[in-house]
Amino acid sequence: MNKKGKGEKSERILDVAEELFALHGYDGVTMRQISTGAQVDVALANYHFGKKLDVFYAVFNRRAALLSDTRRELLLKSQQDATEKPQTLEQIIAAFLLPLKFAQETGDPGWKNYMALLAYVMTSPIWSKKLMKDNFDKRVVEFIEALKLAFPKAKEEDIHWCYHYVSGALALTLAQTGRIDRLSGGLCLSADFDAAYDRMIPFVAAGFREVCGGK
Amino acid sequence: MNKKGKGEKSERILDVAEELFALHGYDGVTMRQISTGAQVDVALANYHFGKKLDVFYAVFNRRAALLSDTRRELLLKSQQDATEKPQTLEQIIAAFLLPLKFAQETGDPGWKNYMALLAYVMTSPIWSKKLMKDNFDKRVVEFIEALKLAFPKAKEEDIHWCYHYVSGALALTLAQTGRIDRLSGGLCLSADFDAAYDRMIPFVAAGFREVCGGK
DNA sequence: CACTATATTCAACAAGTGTTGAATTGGCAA
DNA sequence: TTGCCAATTCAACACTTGTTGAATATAGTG
Repeated sequence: MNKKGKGEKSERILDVAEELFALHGYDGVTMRQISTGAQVDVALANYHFGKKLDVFYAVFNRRAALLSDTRRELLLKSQQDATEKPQTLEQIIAAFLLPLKFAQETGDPGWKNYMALLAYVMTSPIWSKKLMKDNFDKRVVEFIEALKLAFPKAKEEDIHWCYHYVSGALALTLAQTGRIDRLSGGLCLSADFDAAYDRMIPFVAAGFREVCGGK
Repeated sequence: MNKKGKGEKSERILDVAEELFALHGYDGVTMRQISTGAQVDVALANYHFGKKLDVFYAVFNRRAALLSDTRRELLLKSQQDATEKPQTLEQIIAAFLLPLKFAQETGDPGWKNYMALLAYVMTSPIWSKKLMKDNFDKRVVEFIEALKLAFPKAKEEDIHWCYHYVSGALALTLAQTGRIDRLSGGLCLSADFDAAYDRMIPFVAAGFREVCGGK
């Protein structure tokens, strides 16, 4: 038996819920769709997690800490390895973005769904307020502090807005809407996270330097 | 009587639906919430627009063309006014972003809701496919063509990815999640579109030049 | 074996869902 | 007035929703 007393059906429920919530949003998914997809009775999700809202929270929380912690590790590591006094801007941005790329490379298809779910939460006025604060904000302020050190002369508002643009570019990438596939005629693929992140880092780094001060 | 045979109650339905859909998404809104908000019988929305899905489409289409057309106007105007052969990168980006700023400045509170709805559609894998193609894609390819002229040596994929980042930064701004308000401690405001666009243009312009080739 | 706790299913409820056909209103033309 | 058509409401339908208490299965322990 599992250590936490929850079997494999319990995780199948979360996996299916993750996929469905990412695709249709919270209200677009029914408990019966989840239980059918997990080949499980409709009452089982309630037994394990509580109400529908708790299922949603369980799905979101399952991978949130892992993602946020990896960000912290990379940020601290780059601070230690840095030869220069403050770490470079590219290092900060990479520490922020690469954990998502790494998660994708694990091969676990659940991460792909979770990223779309994360984009859904990030761009929703309601869920953003409820979920981002507890799971991500504490680590995000560490990044903003690092950015302040990298741009000591910059106005604080400029740094916040620039971070906001990075967050937006990231969110749309995570959403995997397939729009870039259509607009580019198949030249670019939403699923190609390597291509997305490799260009995103120099793109936003240049934007930061332009807005937040020279050098 | 109205020219199209639809009275003011008809528009009140669209206004309320616009606000609710922007906040809760398609499945998070019921016909009764809409009709109650519009102080109208629940059957009236069906009479005017058809099914619930048609109400959603009516809301989205109402302002889509106006927005897309203004983009085209600004782009053509900047092409004519340009002294240099190809217009500057900043002019292209401004033509893409400013129509949203202008719409905001009309004072019509409906635009604020519509922008959040637009962000919801842009970041949704499902709605993006169904709605963006018919309403925006034709004009977007014109912008990408203009960008190709501005960066004749750039690889086509780079241009598409950079446009993708702009689109993401814009989407998160339109969403008005209030997250930047919280992270900045009230220093930046989601509702302050002036602040958002004034910095977004130099930010993404610098990113384009970095990724898509010098100069 | 029996006992127990957990995991899972069964069956059903009350409330809410989108949708529709019939009935009612209101204004305008003949 | 009468007739007519669009706008609006009324009332109800069949169906789906989340949730729950009881019943059953399962597995580990003594």
